[in-house]
Amino acid sequence: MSAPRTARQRVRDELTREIKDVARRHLAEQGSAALSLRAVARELGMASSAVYRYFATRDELLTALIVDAYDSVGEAAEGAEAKVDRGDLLERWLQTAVAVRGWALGHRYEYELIFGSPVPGYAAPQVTIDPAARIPLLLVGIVRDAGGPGEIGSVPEVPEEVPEPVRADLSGLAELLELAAPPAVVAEMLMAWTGLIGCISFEMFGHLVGSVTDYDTYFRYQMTTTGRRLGLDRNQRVGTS
Amino acid sequence: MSAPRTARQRVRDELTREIKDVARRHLAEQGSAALSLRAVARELGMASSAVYRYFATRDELLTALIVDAYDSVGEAAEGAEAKVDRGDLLERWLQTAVAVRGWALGHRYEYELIFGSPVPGYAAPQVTIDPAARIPLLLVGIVRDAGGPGEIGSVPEVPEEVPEPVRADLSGLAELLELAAPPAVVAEMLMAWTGLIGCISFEMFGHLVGSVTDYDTYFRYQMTTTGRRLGLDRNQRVGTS
DNA sequence: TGTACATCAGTGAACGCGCGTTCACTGATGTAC
DNA sequence: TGTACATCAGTGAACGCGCGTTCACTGATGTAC
Repeated sequence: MSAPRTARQRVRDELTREIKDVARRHLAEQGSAALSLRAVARELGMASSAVYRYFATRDELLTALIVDAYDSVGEAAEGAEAKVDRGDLLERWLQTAVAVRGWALGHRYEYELIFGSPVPGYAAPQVTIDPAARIPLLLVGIVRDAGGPGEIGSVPEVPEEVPEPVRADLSGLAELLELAAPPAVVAEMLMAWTGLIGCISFEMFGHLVGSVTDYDTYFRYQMTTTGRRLGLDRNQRVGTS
Repeated sequence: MSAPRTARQRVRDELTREIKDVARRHLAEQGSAALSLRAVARELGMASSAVYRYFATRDELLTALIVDAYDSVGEAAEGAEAKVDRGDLLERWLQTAVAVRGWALGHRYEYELIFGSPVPGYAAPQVTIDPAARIPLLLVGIVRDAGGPGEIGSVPEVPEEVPEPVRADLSGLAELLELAAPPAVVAEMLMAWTGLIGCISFEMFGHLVGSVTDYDTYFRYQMTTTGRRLGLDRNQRVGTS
């Protein structure tokens, strides 16, 4: 039950990884629709039926790739965010965003796999939930560091009440995340996360063609504005609560 | 060259429409990947080769559906926006947003077709550009009505300079749209448009599962906040510039 | 109004392709005594 | 250390499927005189 026991097991793990690697490359070249078990098997020089010893079905292989993609982008973002001075909240957010975009540009079809339209006939299973949360959790961490309980309460421009059902959702979410932030701030956080992916998708899917030419600068500008809106430029962490 | 001349031509137009209708239904049921010329022909009781008299290729049929989808959502949004009192800018924006979301929920795969990941191996041709602009242009119109030249210049919270290359892009865009708004406002507009689609996509693609339960109220709240940010609650149109 | 020819819609068979998945099998690796 | 049996990886053929696109053709609709 501990580390790779038998030699057989080690070979198995390795081949599993090799299959995923080849599949990922095929995905990267032609998109998820074109991903075929047979093609992967062919490239590995094995019978197509042999792949079934490793993945019971095409969907299972897809799921593995999805999980890996989430982990891959999560790791990239975490790595970039960790390099920034803890006290510089705005920069932590900005570097997170930039890392996600960089990853997306370099992994077009993997990005589509997780943030594009869902693969038809495919239902994302439970296993994908945790890895999918890594980036949002990064943002949560930054907002959490923005202040002890109450401190961030004086949020910028939220001129109106949050309507009741949403208030409930967002308070629940804050509680779950152990975040001492009022609903309006949680809403801003969700919108920041939405805007981050929205910006990247708009760029990658061609919805900004004709409007923007310097995507790099444009993205940084929008994300900086977004971070400011969350109050990340004003609040520095001040000791322990 | 004027209206449907010969009887033959009229029949042709009708069948073209029928093919698109059936194709759209297939699309609506199973997504674009599953859309097949043969299946469409089968349902219409004609030989699969006959469809080629109407669309030279599968991609051409897809393009027609994309154009129709853009027009469909554009029309829905324009209709909703037009019903609102011209002076109530925030409500005009909100109703636009709500209409787009309503359309998306009712036309899942058509929405994916235009705002999800691009169909692999398919390059959107020129014809799709104009219909794609209808909704953004609606937003432009609202912002334009927000004030004469300079009036909207005192934009809310934009604490920093817009960096140069982006400034150029956005000024150019403003000029093109005959919009007397500073770059920062144009940027906010783009972000509002991005956030609108981002919100809807997040909901439809399942990225908010576990965080939000009352999507309807959540969406209205976020879009209201977005509209406020653009200053749509403060500025009412005041006569002619 | 009537005939001769051109245009076009629709047919049906065929080409060539690749896919996911199953199944009975061989042969190698691991395990228990 | 050596043998007997169980487990598992991988094979190759097959099932059954549907797809986009082409091509030579028939027959109906339109046009020009």
